[in-house]
Formats: sequence, C-alpha cells, structure tokens
Amino acid sequence: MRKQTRPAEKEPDSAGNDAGGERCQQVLKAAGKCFLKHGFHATSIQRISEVSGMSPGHIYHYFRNKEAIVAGIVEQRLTELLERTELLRQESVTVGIVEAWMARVEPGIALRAAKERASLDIEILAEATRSEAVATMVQEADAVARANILELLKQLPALRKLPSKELAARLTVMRTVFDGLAIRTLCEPSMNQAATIRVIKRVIRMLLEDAD
Amino acid sequence: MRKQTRPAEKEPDSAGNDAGGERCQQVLKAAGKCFLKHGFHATSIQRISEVSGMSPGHIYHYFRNKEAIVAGIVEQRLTELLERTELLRQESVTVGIVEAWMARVEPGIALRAAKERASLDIEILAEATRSEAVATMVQEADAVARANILELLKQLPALRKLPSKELAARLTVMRTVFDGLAIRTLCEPSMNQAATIRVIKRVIRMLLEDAD
Amino acid sequence: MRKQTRPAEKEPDSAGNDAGGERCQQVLKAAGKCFLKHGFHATSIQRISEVSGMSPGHIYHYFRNKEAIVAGIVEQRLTELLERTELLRQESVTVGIVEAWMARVEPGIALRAAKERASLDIEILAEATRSEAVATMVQEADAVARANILELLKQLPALRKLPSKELAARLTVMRTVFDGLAIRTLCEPSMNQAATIRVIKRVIRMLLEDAD
Amino acid sequence: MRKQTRPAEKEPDSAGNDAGGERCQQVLKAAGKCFLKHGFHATSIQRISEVSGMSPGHIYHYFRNKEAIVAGIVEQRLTELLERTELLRQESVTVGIVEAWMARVEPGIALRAAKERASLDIEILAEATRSEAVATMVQEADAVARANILELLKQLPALRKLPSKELAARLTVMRTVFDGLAIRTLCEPSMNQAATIRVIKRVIRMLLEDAD
DNA sequence: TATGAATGAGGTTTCATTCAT
DNA sequence: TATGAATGAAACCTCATTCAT
Repeated sequence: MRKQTRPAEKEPDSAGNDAGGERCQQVLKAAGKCFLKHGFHATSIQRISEVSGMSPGHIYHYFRNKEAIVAGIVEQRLTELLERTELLRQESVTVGIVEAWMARVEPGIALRAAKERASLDIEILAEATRSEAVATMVQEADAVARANILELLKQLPALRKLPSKELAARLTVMRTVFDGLAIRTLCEPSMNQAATIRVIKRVIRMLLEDAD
Repeated sequence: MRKQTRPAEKEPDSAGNDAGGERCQQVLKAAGKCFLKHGFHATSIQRISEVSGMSPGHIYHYFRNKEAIVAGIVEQRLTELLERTELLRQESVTVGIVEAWMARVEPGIALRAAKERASLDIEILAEATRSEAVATMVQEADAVARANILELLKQLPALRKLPSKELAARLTVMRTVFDGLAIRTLCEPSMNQAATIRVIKRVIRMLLEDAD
Repeated sequence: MRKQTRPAEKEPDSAGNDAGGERCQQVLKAAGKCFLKHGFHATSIQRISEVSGMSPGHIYHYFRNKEAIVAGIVEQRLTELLERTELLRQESVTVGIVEAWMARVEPGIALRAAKERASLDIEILAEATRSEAVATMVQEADAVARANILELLKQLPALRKLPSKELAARLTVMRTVFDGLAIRTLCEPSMNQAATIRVIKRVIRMLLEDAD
Repeated sequence: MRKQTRPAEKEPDSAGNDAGGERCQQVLKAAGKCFLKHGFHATSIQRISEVSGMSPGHIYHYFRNKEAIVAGIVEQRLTELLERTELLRQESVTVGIVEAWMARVEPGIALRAAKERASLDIEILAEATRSEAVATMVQEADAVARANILELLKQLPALRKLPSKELAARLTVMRTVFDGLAIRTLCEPSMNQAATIRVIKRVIRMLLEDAD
C-alpha cells in the first residue's frame, strides 16, 4: 500500500499523515476528478498539474510515472470497497447479517447509480484488462472482500447447511447484481430506482434466506 | 446502420456484402482485436493498419476518423445484442418465455464470462462515458432490447397482473445480473461457473414466475 | 503554351480545341474555382476531382502533377491579361490611346476590385515567389504586355519628346496603380469606388498628357 | 497585441522584453524567414523548429497552433506599418505634410521594392483571403493607418475645401500606388527605380496639392 | 521541496501520386 | 480513355518525462 511514492523510505507503510502523504492525496484527488471526466488515457499530467496546483515536474517527485497515479486511484477505490465491507461486518453483529445487508441495498444502489462513480469504476475495470498490475489489485481486493463476507454468511443459521460452493455462488451472484448496476446506470439512465430497489431486495433476501 | 463508411452512397443500407463492406469489415475485425488487447485510446491507427494489412491512409478512405472506427465496433456489438434478443423472442414462441430464457442463461453466462468479450464490453462502456455519440448508441440499443423483451414479458400469465413498473424493474434486474457478469468475470476469474449458473437460474425463475 | 499535357505529341501547340483540350479546360475551370476559394496549397487533387467530375487518377493523364495545374491556371490568367492589352491596342486605333485608356479605367478597377479576382491574382503572385517557373511566366507575360503598350505610348504626340526611360516609368506607375487595386480591395473593402475612379482617371490622364 | 503567447498572463501587454517574449521572438524570427522563402503552407513546424533551434513541442508552448504563429508574423508586420504612419505624422509637424510625404516616397519605394518584403506582404494578403482572422487584422490595421493619415490631410490648406469623400479617395489612391509597388516588384524586377520614384513623386504631389 | 521550460517520440490525419483494372 | 482503391510520406499537434534552477 502507498508504494507509489518515490521516497518510500520516508513513509514506513504505517504512518499515513506525513507531509508527503498530504501532497500525494492532493494529486490523487485532482487525478480522480480528471480521470472521472476524461478517462485515464485522455487525462494529461499537465491537466492533473493544473487541477492539483502542483507543477508537472513535482508530481514526478511523488509518483514514478502516470501509471503509478492510476494505481494510486485504484487503490483508493479498493480501500473504500474494503471499508464498506468492514462496515457491513460490523453492522451485521448488531442487527444480523440479513438486515444489515438489506439496509445496504439502498445506499449500495445509490452509490453505483451515481453516474460519476459508475464511470470511474468502469474506467478502472477497463484499465485492468490492460494492466496486469491493476488487474491484480482489483482481483486481490475483491477476493479479500469476498472472503470477509463469506465468513459472515457461514454464520447464518439458514445457510449453514448449504455446501460451501453454493454459498460462494450465492455471494457471487449478489455481488454480480451490484456490479451490474454500474453498467445498468450507464445503459439505462432512466431506470426507476425505487422499483429496482424493491426487486433487488427481494432477490437478496431470497439468496440470504432460502435454505435449499 | 453501417453508416460509418465514407462512400455511404455505395452501401444501400441493406446489402452488407459489397466490396467496400468487406474492406470495412477487414478494418473492424483488426480494430476489434486491437481494442480488446489495448483499449481504444492505446490502439493507434498504425497498429490497426498493420493488423488489418491496410495502409493507414486507406483506412481513412472507409472511416472518417478513429472515432468512426470505434463507432463501427460498438455498432457491431449492439447489433449482436439485438440479434440475441430477437433469438430469445423467436424461441419463446415455441417453448414459452420462461423456458426460453432459462435456456439462455447458460450461453448468456458463457458469453459474458469470456474474458475477451467482457473486456471489450467494458471498454465500450468506458468510452460511452466520454463520447456522447457512443453513449447514445449504447443507450438506444439497450432501450430497443428492453422494449422487445418487455413485450414478451407482458404476455406471461403469471406476470400479467403486475403493474407495468414492477415488470420493467424485474427486467432491469435480470439484465443487471447479466451485465454484472461481465464485471465479475474480470474481478473474480476463478468463479465457479456451474454453481453460479444454478443460482442465477433460480433468481431468473423467481423474477419470471412470482406473481406478487 | 499548353505544354502541361502529358500526351504533348497530340497537341501540336497550335490546335486548341481537341478533345484533350476540352477535358483540360474542365479541370482548369474546377481548379480555378477551388484555388480561388482555398488557395493553391489548401486545394487537394481530390477536391478538384470532385468539382471537375474527373477521377483523380485521370487528372494525372492531363497534368503531370499539381504544379502543372497551377501553371495552367496561371497561364490562363496571363492569357487574359494579354487579351486585355490587345483590346486596348485595338481600341486606341479608333478613339486614340488616351480615351481608350480612360475608358478602361472603370472596367479595370471593377476587375481588380472583384474580391475573387483579386484573391486569385494575389495567390498567383504568392506562388511566384516560391516557384521559379511561375515567376518566369508572370514576368514574361508582364514584359510582353508592357512592351505592347509602350509601343502605343510612343505614338502619342504629347509624349513623343519624353525620354524612353521616363515613358517606361510612367507606364510602370500606371500599371502600379491598377496592381495596387487588387491589394487595396482586400485591405479596404469599404472603399468608395466612384470617387476612387475619378481620382485614378485624373492620375492616368496626367501621366498620359503631361508633356514635361 | 502580442496575445499569441499561451501563458498570456505572464506578458502584461506592455512589457515586451520578458523571457517568454524573447523566446517568442526567436520563433517569430525563424518563422518569418521560412514563410518568406516557402510561404505559410509550405513551411512546416519542423522547419521552424530547426531554424529557431527550439523543439517542435516547445513551440506549442508559446503558440497555440501554426495559425497563431502566422498571426504573430502578421501582427509584427502591421505594427511596423503603424509605426511608419506615426513617423509620417511626427515629421509632418516639422516639415509639413507634403514634404514629409515626399521624403517618404523614396524609402517607401525601397521598402516595397525589396523583393523579400514584398513577398511576405503578398503572402500575408493571400492568407487574408482564407483566414477570417488574418483578414480582420489586416483590415483593422489598414483602417487605423488610413484614419491617422486622413487626419493629417484635413489640415492641409490646399485640400481643406475638398469634400471628405474626395480626400479619402485621394488617400486611397496614394496608398494604392505604394501597395502596387509590392506587386510591380515581383512582376517587373528590372524596373528603373530612379525614374519610377520621380513619376510617383509627381503623382503624390498632384494628389496633395491640387485644390480642385 | 518545488518549478516549469524543454524535449522528442508518437499520435491522428491529409494528400499527391500510382496502378490494376 | 477512365476509374478509384491504395500507398506512404509528411503534416500538425500532444504528451509523458527530464532537468537546470
């Protein structure tokens, strides 16, 4: 994590709030805005420089090259993903996993249905098909998230008797639904969100409660 | 359709196999390969020229600019989408829509789970967030496909009593699942396809048969 | 003259109305239109092909290269110049050179003040600074025209006593005035033509009549 | 003025000798040489790069595009024109406008009769027929110069009684003569300058002194 | 740490010209 | 005589990256 800084020796992987880190965030934030609007390839370092208020030359002080900035953005995104997963885990302790998940359907949809969010996610996936590094980051983060959730699902009495494969497949399908929303948002912008939420909740509930 | 050729007057909109058309296909095929491997922006005309065996200059005889080639690829893709929709419609006449759809789950998954297919689809969606033209193409084709299928669904006795909004939302969710597979394939390449197919079939069946 | 055709052996320099000649004119006419609107360098053979209705390949049957087309246009222009000179000569036989020339002031101004005419003339001169061939054509035609007119002027009783150099200089200045109009038209499009004509007539008359 | 630099905020419109300005001049000087020899369209950025000793990429740091370089050259030229006009104005205060102008005939002719000067002026005019921007620059500068001189002429006792239109027309014709010299130089390189100067002086004197 | 001038490779696109038919 | 598909060089321009300060 945060390996993208050049003076790596000054950032001992744990400290996250040194001066360099702040400046890094400044760049990443600007880059995020640009990538969102124009995609990775159509975003020039010059533009990132202007938006971030940091000179092009100095950006290279923090990031080896443009790819490293992309990696930084991807990492940010995946960190958020894992944070949401962790949130789900914590909430399921208090209200139970089914209700915790049901409660997350709505914000989850809102998140993917935000066109900007969806765009950047798609952009990252497109990059993953080209950059081995990005692909690995994405797949590893996804695996971690899945493993965490699977752990939770295994504790559900209703699903306890299901074979592990079936459980994993159900999780995969649940994730598929949320993933699909990012695409649907772009293909069908006029989608009726309220009705869609109801249907998705029904699907999720079935997948979480059907014991056979 | 197929308006992307410059000498548009030579392609009478119906015949698709004239000489110009063949050369166009030659370019589109090569472009498809390149776009798949490197994405739209990282694919140079030079490379398309080499792969297609057509000089860079001559490519511009058939396509006004690079964007037109992208549009050609997108159109190809969307045409296939509509063909698959039409196929579903025809099959549902003989075996009923539920069974027709269930029969399409497996090939549908196989299609999206093909990494190459998924990659190009994601690439197209990424482009749609930047190019108004591509976005329009994608959304219009999607709307047509949705309208066609909705027509079918309305004939289902089990769903006839459902409000139109609910029906549309169910369709949206079904499509979401298939869309999501393109992403899941990239995030979770080790996915157990057989189990996933079973779960998806169950979801689809519920959405097609539950009357309330 | 008309040396620009490739099958030069078919056009024995005198015959001007063979089939090839007609086709040549077809190209030159189209080229003239294009050069006028966009200049020599911004006019592509492709465009000339479209405007003339002759295929690009076939244009090269009549003209060795683009430069030859330019030369053809220039020659056309210079031929017109010499024709106007000849006209002046003929008219001066009947009405006298002073009146003949005075009568030509108005149409002469109208000619140069036509923005299109002026544009192409300027274009030709610009080309003359780059192409030795064009420069030679322009200078030679100009010399012929000057010599012809000088012959006339020498017959004027009022000017007969002037040294030859003075006479030539007066002619040069008269030509300068008309040349300048092509530029003035472009720099000062709102110029009052009627008043300008009066002033120019006065200048010309002075140059033609002042005996000292 | 001098707005052609991209970092326009660094050139406070009055100071003309900052570092950026020097580099700009370096490019403009090289471009001027090239334009003179080969014209605008036949001069590549690459060549300007070589002549100016600045990399092609960096040229675009100072000029948005090639047209902006052309505009820079044109502006330089027009600035010189206005400077010469101003000079005339100042000299006419001391020696009177007629003598001031007569004194300028000789250097004025020498200027236009310099083949290089004439060539670039013609080139600019040719460009003006194609580029609205250049046409506007040329016409506006010409209008300013004319207005300035007209102001002077109105103070001449001999001309005071002339109608304004007549006065303007005389000015137009005087300018026409000088303009024409640029063309004459190209068409008639062997022109006898001394004799021509005498004749032109006589014309100018008549236009400045004849009261009717 | 910070700047931004500078580079040069490489991108898209156009165009004069050729050649098989 | 006539076509127009085809080529490939070269044009303009952008951009990631480096380096002197």
